[in-house]
Amino acid sequence: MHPTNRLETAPPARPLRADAARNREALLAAASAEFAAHGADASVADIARRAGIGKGTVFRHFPTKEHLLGAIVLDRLVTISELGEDLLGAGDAGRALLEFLTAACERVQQLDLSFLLAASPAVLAEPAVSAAQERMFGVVGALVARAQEQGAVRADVTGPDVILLMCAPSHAASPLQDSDPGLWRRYLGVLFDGLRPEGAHPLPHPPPAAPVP
Amino acid sequence: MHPTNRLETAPPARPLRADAARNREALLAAASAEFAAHGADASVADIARRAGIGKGTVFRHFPTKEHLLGAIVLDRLVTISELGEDLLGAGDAGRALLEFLTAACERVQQLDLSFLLAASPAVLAEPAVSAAQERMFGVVGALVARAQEQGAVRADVTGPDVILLMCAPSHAASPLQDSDPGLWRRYLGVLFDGLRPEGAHPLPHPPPAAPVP
DNA sequence: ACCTGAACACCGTTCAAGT
DNA sequence: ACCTGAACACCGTTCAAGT
Repeated sequence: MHPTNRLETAPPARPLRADAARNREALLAAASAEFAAHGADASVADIARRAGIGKGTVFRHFPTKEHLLGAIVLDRLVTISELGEDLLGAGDAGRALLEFLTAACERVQQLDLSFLLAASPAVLAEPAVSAAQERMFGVVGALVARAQEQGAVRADVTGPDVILLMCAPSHAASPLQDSDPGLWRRYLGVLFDGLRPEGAHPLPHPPPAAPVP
Repeated sequence: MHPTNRLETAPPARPLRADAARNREALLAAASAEFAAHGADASVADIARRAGIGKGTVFRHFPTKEHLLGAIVLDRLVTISELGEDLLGAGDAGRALLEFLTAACERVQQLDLSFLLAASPAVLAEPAVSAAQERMFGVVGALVARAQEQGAVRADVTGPDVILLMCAPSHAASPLQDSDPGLWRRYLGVLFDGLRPEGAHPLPHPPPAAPVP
């Protein structure tokens, strides 16, 4: 194993050498573009070529291709968490939750965020990833609780429920993503109606304790 | 290209030689077991070994690993369609649709059926696959229409909507599939409440013309 | 007609050799 | 310290050689 492998968001023990810092930046930019273009199975060789570095250098910065993808998804997690924290101050908590879920689905369209929930334990164990994860879980839990206090969301769903359901609209619409890029909005509408208190029927199974095992 | 490649459900132009028929049966059984155990990325080598045949023989029966997976998912499609057709005679059409979606999610748990909606055009173009697909689309459309006539489902959703949303509960629950195998039932409950007419809000986007491009 | 396994092109990952 | 590209183990797929 390489001694200097660590995730890009972990605070560097000692600053990187100039060329290494430059390479990492180029690597992240190239990976973001390649993943956006070809999905999660963009090849490491293509990413390295686009970044203008050797394949070996990729694995010096990230232990695994999956970790590299994780580092990029992490960015979106932080962005969404920040938005959610802003929305915690909104007057209409139901509207705030819907706005938050809309923003989250927009990010998912760009780069599948849902993989994080199903990601390998190794990636989830990364301190930076699990910190960003917990931050987001906290935000969602608070948004849901406020919406419930105002009677905008049914009382029998939990924060973990909403986290697991968050990506469902994008996933349902994904087969038609190219021909109808806004379809997920329709299914977010259906989901949100299912989260409302009006017409809610008792759910046949208890909620999970946490959204990740 | 091989001259004799065709999907297992297509009626054979002339009957297979005895050893070929035996091999195909062993291949399908082995593939079903390996896919169930290791998911869609079970290796062709492992499947061939389990079936007791050479790797080359796999590609004599199916042009692609994806087509092999397609042949197995096709089985479940047919099973579900048959169940749906039985349920068309039920008195309570809303209950019938819920029962159908429940059965479909149970099958998805066993082997991801949703991949079919996102499958490669080559697999979808297979006559046997597209026939099974259209059969199922017809069944779902009829179940939805009957439920709407009885006022059990909101009027502004369509058959294609329900087809796209069908796998959402299983997908949402998949990160916890091992620790909480029945969780999808909870999210099917949320989804179905979203499909009900009570408390339905107007949807922000028009429905798709067809569930596959 | 059908089966087989060596061979091919590709993949993520490793590591000895360089600066 | 860091970078590099040849090398490795694996993958799906092909095909010449067999029966």
